[in-house]
Amino acid sequence: MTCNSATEARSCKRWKVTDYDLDATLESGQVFRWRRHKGGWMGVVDGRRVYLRSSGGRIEAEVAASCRSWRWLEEYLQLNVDYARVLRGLPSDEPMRRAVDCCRGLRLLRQDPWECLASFILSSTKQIVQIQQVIELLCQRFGAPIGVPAGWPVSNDFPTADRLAAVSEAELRACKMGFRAPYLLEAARRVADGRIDPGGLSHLPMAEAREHLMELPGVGRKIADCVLLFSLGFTQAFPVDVWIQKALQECYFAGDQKISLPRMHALAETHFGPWAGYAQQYLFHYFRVIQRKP
DNA sequence: AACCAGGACACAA
DNA sequence: TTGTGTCATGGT
Repeated sequence: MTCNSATEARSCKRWKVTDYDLDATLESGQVFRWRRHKGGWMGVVDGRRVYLRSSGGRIEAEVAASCRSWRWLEEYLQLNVDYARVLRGLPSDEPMRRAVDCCRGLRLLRQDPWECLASFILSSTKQIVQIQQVIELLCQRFGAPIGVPAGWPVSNDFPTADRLAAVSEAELRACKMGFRAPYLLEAARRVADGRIDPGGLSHLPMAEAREHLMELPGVGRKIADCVLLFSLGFTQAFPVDVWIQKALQECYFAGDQKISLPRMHALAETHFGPWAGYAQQYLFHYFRVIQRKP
């Protein structure tokens, strides 16, 4: 009975890359929908099913669609960034050196603003695995099905704001998101009726874009900074979560009394500079992989 | 079995 | 300005 939208169209593309650690990038807690699949990764980008594999200085993509331009994926993967320049722009203190040394090739993606905003609204005081589960449920129940070739794992697109705006809070809570449900619902409604346009914030000054994001209930400084960094292109945004608090306290204020959030944000500006967001991601991933069981 | 997780918010002192 | 309780859920 299903008139499934399976397609036989496929396209492949290959890029040469240097210092691009796809595993670290997709596992570093900036995105939540990629799954390991046959030696690579399966995900959804711009409404298309995408398979990625990386080895020996190459990234290969296979897409369940026919496409002549690959700009959308190059943009998502940020293949055009001058990575050497990013590394040169980071401070060369000892903790930073260790973090970069540990996670060389870790990159920042450029995600869809609405998906990013919604995802991080759901992220508060949840472990990354739980965030993945909630988002998976959300996509299964409210996302549009995506056409895939036979044999590919099926999936749904991330739900649009319009779709979620028409859903009840109870239905959202059924996706295990708890007290975050009214936050997501209100964000969806405001995006749906145009009171806020997440993507449009990218051409504002960062502080101004942040203020608009923080007008949303459930969006504070940390979540706003995640959206700025992961989807709007503000590389100087510096999300401070519990891990980063520990990292900064240990590495830059060792032995000192508990440092306040404003002081940490001040450090981000004065010490980490225009690529602070990369520094943040390195510290975050470094501390997380270090603290994992031996 | 407690403890805590990529927080935000209202309210206290 | 900084400190506490609350919100929901379940992984480790």
